Amino acid sequence: MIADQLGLHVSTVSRVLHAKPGEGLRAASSPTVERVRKLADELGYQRNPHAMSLRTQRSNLIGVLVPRLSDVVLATIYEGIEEAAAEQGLSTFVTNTRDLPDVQRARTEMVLGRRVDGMIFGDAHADTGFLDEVAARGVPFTLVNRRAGRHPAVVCDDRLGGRMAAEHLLELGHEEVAIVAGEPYASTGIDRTSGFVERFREAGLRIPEHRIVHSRFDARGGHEGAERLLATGPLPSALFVVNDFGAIGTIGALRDHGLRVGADIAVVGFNDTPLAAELPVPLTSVRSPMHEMGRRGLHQLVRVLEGEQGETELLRPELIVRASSDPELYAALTRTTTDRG
Amino acid sequence: MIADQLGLHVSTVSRVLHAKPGEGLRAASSPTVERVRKLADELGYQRNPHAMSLRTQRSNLIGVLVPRLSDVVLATIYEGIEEAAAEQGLSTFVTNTRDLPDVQRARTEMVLGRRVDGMIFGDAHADTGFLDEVAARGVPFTLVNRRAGRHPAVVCDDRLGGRMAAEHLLELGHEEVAIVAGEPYASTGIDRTSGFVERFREAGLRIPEHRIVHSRFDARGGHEGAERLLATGPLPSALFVVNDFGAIGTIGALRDHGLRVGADIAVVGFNDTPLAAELPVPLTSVRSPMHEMGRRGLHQLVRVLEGEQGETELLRPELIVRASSDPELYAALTRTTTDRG
DNA sequence: ACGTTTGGCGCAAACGTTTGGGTAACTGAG
DNA sequence: CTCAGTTACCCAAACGTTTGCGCCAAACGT
Repeated sequence: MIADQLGLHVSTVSRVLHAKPGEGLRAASSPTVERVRKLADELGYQRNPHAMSLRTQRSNLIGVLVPRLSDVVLATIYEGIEEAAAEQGLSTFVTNTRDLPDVQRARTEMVLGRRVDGMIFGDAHADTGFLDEVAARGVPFTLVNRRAGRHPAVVCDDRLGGRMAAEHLLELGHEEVAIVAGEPYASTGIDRTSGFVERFREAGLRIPEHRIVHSRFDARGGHEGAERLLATGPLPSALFVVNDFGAIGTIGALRDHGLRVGADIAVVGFNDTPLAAELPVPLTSVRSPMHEMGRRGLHQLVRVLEGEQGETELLRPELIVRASSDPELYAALTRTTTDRG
Repeated sequence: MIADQLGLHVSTVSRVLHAKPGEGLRAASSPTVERVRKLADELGYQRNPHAMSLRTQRSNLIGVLVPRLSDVVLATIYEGIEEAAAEQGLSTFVTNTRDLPDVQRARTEMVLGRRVDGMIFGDAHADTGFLDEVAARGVPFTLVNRRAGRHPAVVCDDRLGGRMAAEHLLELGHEEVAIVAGEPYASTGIDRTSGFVERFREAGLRIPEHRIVHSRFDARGGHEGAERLLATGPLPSALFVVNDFGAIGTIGALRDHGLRVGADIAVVGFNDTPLAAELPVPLTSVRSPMHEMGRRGLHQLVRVLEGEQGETELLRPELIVRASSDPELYAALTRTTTDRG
């Protein structure tokens, strides 16, 4: 270390530069402290993180696993994680697992091999086997986006969100509804669906099995899900799709079948992605605080790293009503259109 | 290191486990090699990357800067980077800069402080001052998504892409066109715009200044850009929007003005994001190979790290025609709709 | 004047690798 | 039997920190 150009020992310099205010009081005399600080930033000194990690057995690295970053929901959550991590002086490592168990395992090992201090999983599967193993190995982690078992998680109150969607459609008088429920292993889809179904049941309406289809979370998946729904039985009057991208695909499928969203059939999505508002027929959606979820996830992990017991947090969703489900808004929309055309 | 349970010296073990086939031939006798290998994976031994980085001055880490990961274009490019990096045994660090110069600087320092071996910038600004500085400091890097100055980059042939869009609209007989050109500092927007303008000029048609507006790259930005366009002068018959998200926002604005995309006005986007095909009126878009761009960007960086001279690569775009610009496809679309309604 | 505290710093070990330079033991040729 | 050449290892330094311990001198108390 070049900072013993000052004729000081490296240990002294180390103490001056990095001792926490609480402990390192007897580090050096204030003139020395000044000299060290001065030279340090003249030289643009930055401590070598590898040496530090090696010595302290702490890397200040967090590993993050997500199904895919090209899903704007996960990307936004990750942005929150990264932002909060940077504030704490932590760096994050993120990788895609495409929701494939083998990849999840392999990437987890890889990330652990990098000696991260802790992990955040955004791709938890309802079958908790893998996470249980990881926990058993003593790896500190939290979940975001999806919950699983009793592992600490920060998620949207998806069940409530599902209920909100249901409530909304019930108020509008819909009775024949269907659900594009996402992947069967994701708590998001599961909880949103069950909240929705529950609320309908409370209203005395059963949603039959064949009206609930599973699908991938991307646009293509939503499209295919809707196709399957449209292939069987009479048309529902409303569709609840558990994520916005899926909803967009669904809308594509409806369009292919000559159905006008908002007029012939109501659609409600989930997440309130920025696109929802911009669609030709704006999409009603249950907003989930994605960015905030990421931030809180990171904070929760930090607490776990400090030895506290992680506690699952449920974030409040909010229903944003737009023309895809609301007849009045839809009317307003077509009014301007026909004004002109 | 526990692998001297075998009574071997750590250096021997190190050679056995990590010597490249070329050099480490005289590492150990084959029985010893066996014993070491066996114990290593019984113990699940993983070499400590910090110790290794410290010793070798190489971290096998790559820093990646992007404007924002919640832009699906950048997220997809990053997926390519990450995939290729993993194949090479490299890990990547990604962070958002929101295209703010201050943040770019700060994050670059932070990433460099982590002692990455090289960097990939996905957020280059046309003003190359900052990148020139970084290059002058001897930091190995490449650009993806946007090019800048003479720095090695892997980008879509954006100018060609712009020309393709123009060609398409010219064939359809459009003469009054406008452009939502994205941020003025991004080569993507600049090149796509100039290719488009150039092709029109070749056809003897000038696109006036006020028909070219800049905007943010998100949906909201496209919306605002279109608003400004619609506020001034007579309506163009076609709109070229330099990115799909912007195009979606644009479509939202057109909708607000009572214009039917595909009928009253043609819209062409860029990137062919998965959503383009699923929109109620499917969006004509110039496809850019985003995933591949990420992969090649990483490979290019690897070559630079090996001491080669980086060479800019232009990837070929492809025009995907859909109903938002093609009258026949649009007619087909409404035909199914009216069949039913 | 003489022990005792304490402020200010140096010492050295340790973290887990890599790597250039040994050095014993064995092999085979002369 | 000697000697060069291998083979199969070991040694130790170095990478840049952190941290418990120890030492010296000055300040302090009596």
